[in-house]
Amino acid sequence: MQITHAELEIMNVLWDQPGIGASEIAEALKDDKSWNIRTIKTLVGRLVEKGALATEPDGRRYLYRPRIKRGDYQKKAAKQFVDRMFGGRAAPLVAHLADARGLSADDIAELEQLLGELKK
Amino acid sequence: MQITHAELEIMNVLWDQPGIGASEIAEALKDDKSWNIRTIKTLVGRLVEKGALATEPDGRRYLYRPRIKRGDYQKKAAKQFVDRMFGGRAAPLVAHLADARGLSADDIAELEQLLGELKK
DNA sequence: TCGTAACGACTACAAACGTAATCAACGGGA
DNA sequence: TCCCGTTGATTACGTTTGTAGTCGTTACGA
Repeated sequence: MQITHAELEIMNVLWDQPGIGASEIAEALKDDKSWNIRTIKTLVGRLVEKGALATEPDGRRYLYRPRIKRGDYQKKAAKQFVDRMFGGRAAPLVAHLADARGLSADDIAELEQLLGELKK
Repeated sequence: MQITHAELEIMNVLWDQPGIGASEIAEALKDDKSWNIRTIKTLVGRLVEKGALATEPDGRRYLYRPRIKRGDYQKKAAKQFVDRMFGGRAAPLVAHLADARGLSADDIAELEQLLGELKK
C-alpha cells in the first residue's frame, strides 16, 4: 500500500488528530497547503480505498482515523528509502543529514544516547 | 529536477560507471531488473532531457555520464525525506532504522565515530 | 552486396497523481 | 417553507511514470 506525497499530508494531520472529518482536515492544512476542500476529499477517499484510513459515520458525514500506526509507516518508509538511496547503509545517510545542517547539537546528543542504548 | 525511482536505477549505474552507453547500462542491470533495452533508453532519454545526464558522441551512439554528483543528490534527497517524513528531525529516523535491523554493529560503530567528529 | 542487428528519435499507452468540478441529497437558518 | 451551504459519490482532466513499440538509418558480418 503506497501513500503518495499529497496523501501523506493528510495522514500526518490524522495521526496528530485521529477521528476528525474532512472539513477539520482542511482547517488543519489551510496554512500550509492551499488546497481546495474537494482536493482533500479526493485524497481522503483514495486513502480509504487503499485501506489506510478507517471511517466512522458521524451523522451525515464521516470521521477518519489511520489504520496504520505512524511509527510503523515511518519505519517501513525509512527502510525503503535507505535501500533505494544508500544501498541499505544508514551511516552515509546520517553523514549527509549532518552535512546538510539537518542535525543540531541537540540532535547529536540525542543520537549519542540512542547509540548508547543500541550497543547494549 | 526530480529523479524517479526507475530513473534512479539508471543513475546508480552511471554513478558507478560513468561514460558508458545504453547497452552497457542494460548489461549492468540485467540481473536486478528485467527491463527491455527500450525501457532503459526511454529512461536515459528522460534523464538527458532533465539535465541529469550529459551525452558524449561515440561513433553512432552516445555515452552518458551524470551531471550531478551522487553525494549532492543523496544529500538533497535525504533532507527532503526527513522533512516530509519526520518533520526535519533526524534522530527518529535513525531510531527507526535501528529498530528495523537496518543498523549492524559496524554501522553503530561508524555512526559513533561520525558523531564524534560532528561534536568538534 | 545484402540482410540483420543496433542506434537514436519519436510515438504509445495504461495507471497513478495532483488538483479539482459536478451531482444529488440533506439539514439548518431566514 | 425555501434556499444555501455542506457532505459523500462520481467524474474530469492534464501530467508524470513505468514500460515498451515503431521507424528510419547505419555499420558490420556472411
